[in-house]
Amino acid sequence: MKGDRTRQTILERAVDLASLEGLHGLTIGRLADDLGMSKSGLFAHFGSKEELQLATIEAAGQRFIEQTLRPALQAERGYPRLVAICRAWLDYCRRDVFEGGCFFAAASFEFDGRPGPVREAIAGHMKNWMAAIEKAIAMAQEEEQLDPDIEPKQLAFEINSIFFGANFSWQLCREKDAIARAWTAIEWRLEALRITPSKQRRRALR
Amino acid sequence: MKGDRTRQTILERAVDLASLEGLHGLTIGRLADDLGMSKSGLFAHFGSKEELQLATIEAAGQRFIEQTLRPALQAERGYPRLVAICRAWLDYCRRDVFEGGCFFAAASFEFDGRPGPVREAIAGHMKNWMAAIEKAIAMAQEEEQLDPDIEPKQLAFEINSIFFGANFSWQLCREKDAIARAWTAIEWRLEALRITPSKQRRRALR
DNA sequence: TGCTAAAACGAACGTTCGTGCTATTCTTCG
DNA sequence: CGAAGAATAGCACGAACGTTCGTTTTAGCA
Repeated sequence: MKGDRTRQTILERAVDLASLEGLHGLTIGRLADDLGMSKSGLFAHFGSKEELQLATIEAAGQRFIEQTLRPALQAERGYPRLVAICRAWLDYCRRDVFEGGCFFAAASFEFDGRPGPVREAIAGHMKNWMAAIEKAIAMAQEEEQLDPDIEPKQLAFEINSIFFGANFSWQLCREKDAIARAWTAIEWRLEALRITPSKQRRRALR
Repeated sequence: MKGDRTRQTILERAVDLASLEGLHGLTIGRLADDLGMSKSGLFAHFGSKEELQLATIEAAGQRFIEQTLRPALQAERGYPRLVAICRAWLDYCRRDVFEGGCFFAAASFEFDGRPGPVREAIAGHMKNWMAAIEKAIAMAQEEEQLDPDIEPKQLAFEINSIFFGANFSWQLCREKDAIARAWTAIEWRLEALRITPSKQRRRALR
């Protein structure tokens, strides 16, 4: 009972700390100090550093889904939902949902060269995220609101790339217009692929 | 004399190790073992870990410029050079010039949340790199080979984003077609902005 | 209220970290 | 060839790392 609450508190802090210092830079002693508890007491909740890392990744995934993906999925399916996902991500970036910038962007680039379960966990979350974007794209195509010739995987790749670029520009370069630039890029791309009712009529007339 | 050679040898290995384990994960003991020399002997070349990190960043910058930027700058100024830079970067990614993927992408995401000279050094290199792309874009506009309405900073942001996306897809997801996807994205974008001789004629006639 | 199990603690383990010293081995050049 | 100086090794340090252990505190229920 009590343990679960503590565990959650630990992970909430762990997620932010890891977004700042990296999952490898995340240290049990530092984390315990931060929370005003003993190293051993904290450690007992996880049993190993790797377990702590994996649990931290899960917690980060939950926060991301709750604060970004789930709200965006409320939008009407098709083009609006695709746009909502993009807007939601950029807003998630701007709001600094994780203290040190996007947790998964940082983790992806940190662990892309280290084999093991941690790497696989991160890759799994990113795969799910990319799949969510692809699905939104495919739905927009089904609804005939988006050019059917564009491969969902290709467009998802491009959108996700812009997200990385935005995080970079925002976090490292501290550029005030990072999010605006990213939105401009995405809007141009999506608008060019969009099938508006008038275009649809024109298509039908051919 | 001898020291300089040794120092160079150390840094060559340090750069690859850091691209795998991160600049923080790069450890003096591990690096010394890898090179078959003593910790203290290696340490004497730098005086502190931070100096080692800064020197490693410089060495990485040199390798990147020599193997990627400089060859691309041989291309004819204007649109061809811009394309050459993009192709060169994607090839640099594919060839795994750094053992663990793009050193600067990894370093950017690792240090975007940690203040200090290391962070500033990385940011400086990235700033130069972005400036190089922007300059190539501006030149292509001067030569009237690229839409003058696009802001160089905006297009450079988009291109650089695709680079991050390519590195992610290549290194973490191990997708065989990562580079092809990135090239597709860049080519579409650039071709759409390109001013071909026939378009130029049409423009002149207006 | 008193008992029991869960939770947290404090101290210590062995290891590795970065960083100093001092000695020894190599380079280099007169 | 031999001396001066640079380069490297050896050893030790304090701190921090992840981890283990036995003890103490706390929470939940009879």
